[in-house]
Amino acid sequence: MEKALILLTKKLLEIYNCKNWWPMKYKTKPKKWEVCVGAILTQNTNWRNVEKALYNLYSAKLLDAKRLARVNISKIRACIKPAGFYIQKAAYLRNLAKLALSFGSVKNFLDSVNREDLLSINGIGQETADTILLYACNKPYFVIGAYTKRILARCLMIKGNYIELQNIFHLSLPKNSGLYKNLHATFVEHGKFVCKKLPKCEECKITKVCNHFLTSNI
DNA sequence: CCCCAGGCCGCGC
DNA sequence: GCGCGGCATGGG
Repeated sequence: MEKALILLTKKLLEIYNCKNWWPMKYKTKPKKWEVCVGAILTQNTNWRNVEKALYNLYSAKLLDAKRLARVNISKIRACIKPAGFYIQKAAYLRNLAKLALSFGSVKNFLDSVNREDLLSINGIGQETADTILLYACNKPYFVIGAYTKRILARCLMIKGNYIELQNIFHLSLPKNSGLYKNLHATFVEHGKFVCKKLPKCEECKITKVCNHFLTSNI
């Protein structure tokens, strides 16, 4: 089972070029705070809509933990409206900002926050927590998303809960955050453009390692 | 008109 | 522990 995963991994990394995949336009200080905010805004939401919300936050000088923690919540809501679910996400951003400041500074937060801390606040589940740990804190937590689940189920016939799927990656691959970022991004790209809900197998370049293709094409 | 998007929470079972 | 409905905007 791990061998099949490694083959799939190699294929994806060979086909997609996903270095520096997480977009960071505004480069707030400290760096990577923008990633934490984006990780919440993108929950079940198209990245295009997230970009609009990030731009609005930046323009309002709200891409900043202290201000997010103290400004009237209606201002946050107005900025992030394009990203959808804006009432609950505004509260989530507030919770994130307060958590970050509880470390004394955002820099300390990025350096020493752990998974449990992140999961303890309302608005951060396992995927968002791992996204922050991986892309903002640079720690080797592999992110499992809807695309990852779908591709694993189709190609490798593997199903499981979040931790089970994550463990497969953690046990099969070297614990390297660079590799995890790159690989997670390839799953997103492949799931978004090729292995969609209705898969485009005729455009797929990894059919050789895909159980779905090999068994449906008899 | 429909469906979907880089999930999470709160609830019932 | 798992499944479900609600949350909301913008693009195809």
